[in-house]
Amino acid sequence: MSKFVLRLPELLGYFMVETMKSVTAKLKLFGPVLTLRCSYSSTTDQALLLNEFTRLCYQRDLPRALKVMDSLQSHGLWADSAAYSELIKCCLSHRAVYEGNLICRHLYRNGHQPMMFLVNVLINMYVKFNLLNDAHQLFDQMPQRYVISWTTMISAYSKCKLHQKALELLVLMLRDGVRPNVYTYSSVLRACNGMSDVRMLHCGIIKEGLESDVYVRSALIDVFAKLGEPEDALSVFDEMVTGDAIVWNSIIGGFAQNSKSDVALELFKRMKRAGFIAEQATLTSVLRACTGLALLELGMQAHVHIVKYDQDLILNNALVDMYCKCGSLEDARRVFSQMKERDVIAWSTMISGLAQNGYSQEALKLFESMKSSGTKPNYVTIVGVLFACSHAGLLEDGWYYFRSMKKLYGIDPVREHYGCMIDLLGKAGKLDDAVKLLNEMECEPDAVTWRTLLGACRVQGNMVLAEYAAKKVIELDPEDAGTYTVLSNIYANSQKWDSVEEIRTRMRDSGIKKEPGCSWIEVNKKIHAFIIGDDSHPQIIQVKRELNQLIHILIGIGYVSETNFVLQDLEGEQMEDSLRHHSEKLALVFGLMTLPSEKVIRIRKNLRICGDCHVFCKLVSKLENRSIVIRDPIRYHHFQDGKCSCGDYW
DNA sequence: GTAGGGTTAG
Repeated sequence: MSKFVLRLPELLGYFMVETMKSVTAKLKLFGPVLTLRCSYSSTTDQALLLNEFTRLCYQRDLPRALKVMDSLQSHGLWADSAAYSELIKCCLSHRAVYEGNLICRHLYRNGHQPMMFLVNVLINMYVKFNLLNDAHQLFDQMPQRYVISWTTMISAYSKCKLHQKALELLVLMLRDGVRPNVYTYSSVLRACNGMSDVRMLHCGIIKEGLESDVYVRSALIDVFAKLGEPEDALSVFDEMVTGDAIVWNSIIGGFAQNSKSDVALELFKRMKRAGFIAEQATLTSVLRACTGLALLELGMQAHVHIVKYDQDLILNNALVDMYCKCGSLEDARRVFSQMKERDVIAWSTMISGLAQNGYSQEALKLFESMKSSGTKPNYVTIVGVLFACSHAGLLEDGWYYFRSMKKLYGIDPVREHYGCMIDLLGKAGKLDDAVKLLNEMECEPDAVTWRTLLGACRVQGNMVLAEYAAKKVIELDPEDAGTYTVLSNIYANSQKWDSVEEIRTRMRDSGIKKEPGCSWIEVNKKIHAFIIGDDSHPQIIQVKRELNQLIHILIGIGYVSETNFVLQDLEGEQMEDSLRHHSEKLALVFGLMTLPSEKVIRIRKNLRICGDCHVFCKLVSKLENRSIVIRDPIRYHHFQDGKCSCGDYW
């Protein structure tokens, strides 16, 4: 047996040609090793062609390389399936869509059906290129489909959130008599729309004895958490003997997304104690948890660990959001401006963040920069833009963006867009136009839409319309305690005592209790909660004493409790609760008592701030020369020097 | 040999 090695001009690859029975050419192409085989003696022609083929591949000139492959074939040298697979991998790693298509056509030419393994590789390639239609076409053409082909398609649809499609394929797969395996289950679980889907799949998993697979488990944990079943998620998690980092990320992420930020942070501590290092996905969830609880100090602490991933897009987006939601706009702006890459989420986060914090003009300016940068806005971006308009009463701008969104960006208005416009029109005194728009909606208005109109009625003092809107809210969301209170107040104001009694009975009978007002403040990395009617805070007596003294001083400089605005506690704390001890006032006084004087006092609350507390905060900011930020469920109020960033328009 | 789990705006 003689053997010779041809050195390539680039010395990048090598191949050995063994005379006698077989020819093996190993070509080192961008890393992977490519093998071509033939069944009889090599010739000089083959050697030269192989040389040429390597050179072209190295130069990434795949069109010509494929032509050389044809010539090799006519010389009896066939690329095997592994060779094609390697070529496809090269296309994938270089995102070479055009070349990938060429290989596909090369494989299918003359009506030839490539072997199933290769079709699976091709389908996967199209999936990774986000060309799902092409992938599905190849899938449909397959004479037979085994579990990998099905799983590749199901996973593709799951990943791009075409959940219904993924589930439909699973049904077809089962009907075809193909049994799902751990790969199928782990990818289809995230497509579940409700717990009934999950329960069904879970049964299948247990029946097949696949529940110990770590991928299946983390997918289960994730879907349980996302569908609001944290107990189930925890029980699957606790049953695991070996977990790995990803499972921790699943469970922490699950709780962070499920408004259980405190549990998420507890689990994060456990994860660290167990010796796992927090990486991007973990830190992103931790940031989200901090965002949910408005824990600026803790978020800043997380930021220190993030510095090493300083150009991670998702982490930076989460960071911008955290700073915006914690009311620290300077930090948000700084992170945003230092980002080298910004996607639509980055821009939308910053635009909404500015809008929620009362910087509407800056938000609209940023939207212009976004457009110049070439990033295409999506419907979330437009929600942020309209939000900016509605919070600043920018009627003309609002109409312009609302009317042009379809034409300029191809985005159909949905409920959220209509909601912003109804808010904008209503609060600007154009309640008739708001109602007109509500009636023109292409989608059915929901409880949120009607609640928006109700909010506008509060500002305008339109009791008749408020009553109508409140009734609609209760019709659509019978559990909404706040709206019952509003309705009852409306009736009380017009002396309809029978109706007041009726509402109270209805609330009592259906066990609906009003959510008590609660405010949180972070002091020394610890959260302090102040809840109406709950005196469990260890310093509550001292806090109340200080508050009374402060109110006394404020009265001396002209403070009058705003108790006469009948609808003022719309979605806010009840009239019968003492205005004097509203939770944000308690939290504010606690902040004054405990935080150093240069620190901004940041408070998060569960209900909307009432008119009296708003006046109170403005006066305190001037009297004590403090910056105060209050985040309510809808927006933020930055108080400084006796003024609020909302311009008293909220 | 080809397929699978966790992270960001609303």
